Amino acid sequence: MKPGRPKSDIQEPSRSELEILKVLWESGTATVRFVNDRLNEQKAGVQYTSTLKLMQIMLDKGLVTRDNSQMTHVYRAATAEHKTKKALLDRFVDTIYDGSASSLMMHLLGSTRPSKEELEKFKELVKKMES
Amino acid sequence: MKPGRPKSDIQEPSRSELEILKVLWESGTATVRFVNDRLNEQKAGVQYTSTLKLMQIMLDKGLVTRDNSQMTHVYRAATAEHKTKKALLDRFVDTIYDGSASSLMMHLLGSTRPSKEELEKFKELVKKMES
DNA sequence: ATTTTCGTACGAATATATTCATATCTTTAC
DNA sequence: GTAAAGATATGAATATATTCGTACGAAAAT
Repeated sequence: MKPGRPKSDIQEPSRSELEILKVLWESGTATVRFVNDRLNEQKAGVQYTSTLKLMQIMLDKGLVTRDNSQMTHVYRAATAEHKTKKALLDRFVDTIYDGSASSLMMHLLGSTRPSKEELEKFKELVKKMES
Repeated sequence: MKPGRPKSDIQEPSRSELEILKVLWESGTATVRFVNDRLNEQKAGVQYTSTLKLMQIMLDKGLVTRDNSQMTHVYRAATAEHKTKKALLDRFVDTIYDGSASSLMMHLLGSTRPSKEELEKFKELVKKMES
């Protein structure tokens, strides 16, 4: 009875693109310079023009929007963090766990030995879902 | 106090490679012909030599092993399904949820509205984890 | 024995992702 | 105003993933 897969079908960011999106989600808006600095804080050296190029490509793909009213362009993620991550998660569950969320959770619970706090969170969530 | 990331650091299969691994996990062992037939059952047309090439590459990468004592080679996944999927899951959680399994679960529970059966499974799991 | 079928090996074309050097323009510092 | 600094645009090199055609050997069918 399932309809024809309405799933949030978002343009998938590549790995590097995701790293950039993370910076944008955190900052709301950012220039290429800012993003590049952030990336270089965490990881290995990335050339400024590499980041620039990627962000231009992301603009083409519609992953980001930009304000170019000023010479220094200001970028923003086109899709909310929550929505994008949910789409990635859905895809992951489909691909790896044949769409079974409970399979994934069992895998997670069965081997990661969650902390007491995490367990409490889970219990709360389950309770919430029951109502 | 965490040690230097002991995580199961497995050679990551690409998407197409994962499809092949799925067939191998299900069958235990399989010939290229068998895998290719399976792939063609599900998805679009894949040429035999494409599947062959991929499996040869996977052999190089160590993703599969093969018995070539007979003319028709017999392949087998090099790593157990569980182990590989766990590695992929770990990586996913790291990448998308900054390593927080509970974040992922909340995302899952908070938006997928699990079925009654799934809820029961979760409750059982939580109980198990508490003991 | 000759043809057809089935199998492997392998080079190469194509697509996508990444990275960067170069060119050029604008603003800022001197 | 001229040089230095900072910005964007773009072509191109590199890496990886995917796909397939061609060559060729072995086995089966005729």
